[in-house]
Amino acid sequence: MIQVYNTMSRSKEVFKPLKEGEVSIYCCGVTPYNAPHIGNARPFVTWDVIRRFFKKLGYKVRYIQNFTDIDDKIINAANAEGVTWQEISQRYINVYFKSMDALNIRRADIYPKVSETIPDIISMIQTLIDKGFAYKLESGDVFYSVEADKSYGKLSKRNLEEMQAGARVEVNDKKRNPMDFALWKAAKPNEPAWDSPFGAGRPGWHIECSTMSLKYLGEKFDFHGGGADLIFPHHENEVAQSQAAIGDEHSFAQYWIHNGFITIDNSKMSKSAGNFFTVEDILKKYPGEVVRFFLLQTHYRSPLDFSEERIQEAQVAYNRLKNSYDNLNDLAKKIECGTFIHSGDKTSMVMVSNACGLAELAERLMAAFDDAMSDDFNTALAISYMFELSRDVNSYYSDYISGKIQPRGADAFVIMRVREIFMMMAEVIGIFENIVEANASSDLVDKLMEIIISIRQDSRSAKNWAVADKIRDDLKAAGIILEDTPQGVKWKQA
RNA sequence: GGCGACAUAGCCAAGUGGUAAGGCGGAGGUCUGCAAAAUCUCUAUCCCCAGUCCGAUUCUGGGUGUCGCCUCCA
Repeated sequence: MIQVYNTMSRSKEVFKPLKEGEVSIYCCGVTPYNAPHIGNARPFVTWDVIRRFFKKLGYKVRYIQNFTDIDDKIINAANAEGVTWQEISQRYINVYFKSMDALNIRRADIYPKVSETIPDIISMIQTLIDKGFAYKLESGDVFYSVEADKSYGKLSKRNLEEMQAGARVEVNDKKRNPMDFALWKAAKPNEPAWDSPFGAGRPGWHIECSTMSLKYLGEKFDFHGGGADLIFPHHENEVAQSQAAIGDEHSFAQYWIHNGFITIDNSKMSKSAGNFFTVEDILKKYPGEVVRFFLLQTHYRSPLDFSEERIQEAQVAYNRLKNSYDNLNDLAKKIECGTFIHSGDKTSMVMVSNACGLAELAERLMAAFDDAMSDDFNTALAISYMFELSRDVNSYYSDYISGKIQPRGADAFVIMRVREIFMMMAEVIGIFENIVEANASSDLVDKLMEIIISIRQDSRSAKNWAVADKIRDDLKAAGIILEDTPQGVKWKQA
């Protein structure tokens, strides 16, 4: 049973897919007018994990994420640079993909763009006009009428009177109600525009997501989400216009999932406030997987304060898990080499029982991991189980390396299973996927390292510590870490 | 002004009506030529007040504090 916190009901609900064994998701993407910051990345990492988890459970997942590639900010950026809006949007879509790929975010099934969905948008606006939910002004602008919609405000839990008390609304005395929002913006001189029955212009901000989600997922789909700041007005307006157009208050998204903000010094990171770090910049100092891991150590709905210190902590914690990953791989490799085949004696009988304990623990933690993920995608709890498994894996490895354990053939089977479980957890969290590439070393490097280590070993044998330590220190400066273990010298990249 | 969220150890962060996961940091031990890595042990009574209950950190009310939305925003 999977429970999810639904913003619509403000409570956890049991998830029932519309179609057995299938999940449909629409996540609001970005407006590509500049580089995404770490706060922008949070919903995408969140949804990526949710998708991975559903996939692990055997669901067929359909995931749509849009690009709002025509918008005021894009036009402004284009004008400022003297280039076309297409050039701006394409440039930042590229940056978006580069950043998100580095965070191990799997690609969506479809990335619809507003500019490629104009006819559908026009058709939806026409429907809203026909049904009396929208009206056109002489200027050519088309607005959605919030007063025509009795249920307006149900997602953000506000009513029109309360919001008007705030009085921070754009002044436009032509609108019937100050809260009415634009579906179609009449073209201004030198702006990109499309022809429509309402005149030349372009879509307003919210209509595009309604149109694209309905187009690619149908009138009902399971999940819709994004950052909490989208609840109002963006998602509120989406539900309003979508259900009005369809004429069914149960249509559109069934579960609304919103992630909390990333903050800096406890205040919201935002482009307009200028207090942000782009993913690009963070990636210059930290591996994408560490950044991702940092985000997932906190539950998606909780606020998360970003700082250099926090990321460094995440790096250290990540390395611990990474070590277990390496240890398991090392053990698995040795199993293949047949090192584990021993005949039984008193000592190894005890060891076999130790390994069985490890296997039992792993199975238990795998179940706990799934339970944590099933409870509103609690990655923080799920990751804690990885650490518990990690501790016992390292403990076993340590005993093996020091010779305390003389494993028998049966242990090989156990280790394979433990490794499999650890990898399944890692796959849901989305870590240890870029490792192979990052640490791939050529035969040449391996040979060189062998020679260097051999020279250092000679120095050590001769108790020439000065030379031995210099080699180790110099390698460390070059980003290579040497570890002297009872089983020989191990090296790895920092 | 309206609406909402949160308040857990030095720091970060889960969670439960029956005396609190995990991570970072710190202290001590094992291993090591030294280191690194690893491992073991230790490191909280959950903002304040009142109430419900056999029992509350977990429920209710009040207070204080922090943050967010109401304007573009993930």
